[in-house]
Amino acid sequence: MAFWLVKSEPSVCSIESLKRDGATLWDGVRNYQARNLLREMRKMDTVLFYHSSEEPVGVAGLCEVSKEAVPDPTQFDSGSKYFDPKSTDESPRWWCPELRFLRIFQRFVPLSELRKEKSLSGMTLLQKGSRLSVHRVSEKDFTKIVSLGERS
DNA sequence: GCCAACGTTGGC
DNA sequence: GCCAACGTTGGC
Repeated sequence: MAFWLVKSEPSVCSIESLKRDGATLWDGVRNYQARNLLREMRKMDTVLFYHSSEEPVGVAGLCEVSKEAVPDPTQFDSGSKYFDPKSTDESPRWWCPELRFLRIFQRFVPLSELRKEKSLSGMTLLQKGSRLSVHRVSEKDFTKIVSLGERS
């Protein structure tokens, strides 16, 4: 059982829209490092859902891996902004798991609060210049962040 | 295989 | 909207 964090712009897919939809293919990721992490996700792994780009930025809730990575259909769709002419059916470049909604935190955990927690300072998310949209998270850091979000 | 130019991400 | 920090591309 592994733990992850994915970033999403709420205007594209917020935790509320994931709740409404139940589950969604995590498509459109076009970064090799992020793709490699997406392919390592296993069914039932737990994922912190992070809102980026719009204030407030931070961890909004939890989802889980409901399907392991399949070829991202948008890479074959010439009408999609994620279309990749170099992808073929035989060797797709981009892969996406399916994520299923679990819950919205009682308390939104802002990035500023994560930065204040000394025990979290090793997280790749918090490292300077980090722009990756998918991160592996240690069980210790995961438990800490959940305790911040679920504390009453 | 280097690296300059360009594009993108994402916090602020 | 700015811009620092990255990632990718493509000429050589």
